[in-house]
Amino acid sequence: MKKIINKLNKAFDNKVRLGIMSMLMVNEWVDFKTLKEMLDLTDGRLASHIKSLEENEFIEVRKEFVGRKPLTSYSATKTGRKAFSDHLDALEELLKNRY
Amino acid sequence: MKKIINKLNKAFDNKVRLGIMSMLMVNEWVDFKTLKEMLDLTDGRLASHIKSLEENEFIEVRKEFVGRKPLTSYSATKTGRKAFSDHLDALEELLKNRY
DNA sequence: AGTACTAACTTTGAAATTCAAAGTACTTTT
DNA sequence: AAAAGTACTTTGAATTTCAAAGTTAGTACT
Repeated sequence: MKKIINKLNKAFDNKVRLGIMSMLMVNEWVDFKTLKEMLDLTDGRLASHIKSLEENEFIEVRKEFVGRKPLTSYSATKTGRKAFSDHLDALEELLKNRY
Repeated sequence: MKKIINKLNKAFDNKVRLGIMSMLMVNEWVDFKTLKEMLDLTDGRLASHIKSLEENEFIEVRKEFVGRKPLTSYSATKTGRKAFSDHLDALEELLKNRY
């Protein structure tokens, strides 16, 4: 138990970041607006959590134009996938006695 | 997705509280010292998180003497079990696309 | 040309959370 | 009498989180 709880990653305790990572585990690239709508967030709040995940190098950014509008998309890096996966392993282990 | 993330309970985002609740889902009563050792916490830190769970009425306290020493134990209330279970449901749903 | 709009932020400042460290009260052991 | 155990409470500082407002840069309408 002592070990399990310490394996939980502080980067993922916030539910916004948990939501972002979940989206990015399932979808290779997700754009800003979609994330914002799916997670029901303001621009600022989403941007700040994205920034912290970027600083940890858990996600990467791609900027392009679609038609004439800018489109910013995000993807989980290999590091990010590993870290998130480890976090989920720890969660699972912590809770495996559920039933 | 929008709904799922909002179902996550703020009371359980902290890993200490997650650990406490996990212990109390599996064991009917767990004493202070055991919790402290299992979760590798200082007295103060454990006490403060216990207090917040108590204030939410998610756990209840029992004080007794065993031999001549005081023993304080904790148990998840029905409300607490329900809330935690709902939180886990939300987590599970959020992550079910994992594989 | 001017106004409004969209996308994606950044900044600001305040509130809430978290934590370590120290202090407390009472009891037991040595 | 001194040290240690049990279970806290208090304090204060650091960190985190958030909403709200402001910014930048290009697009579209009028």
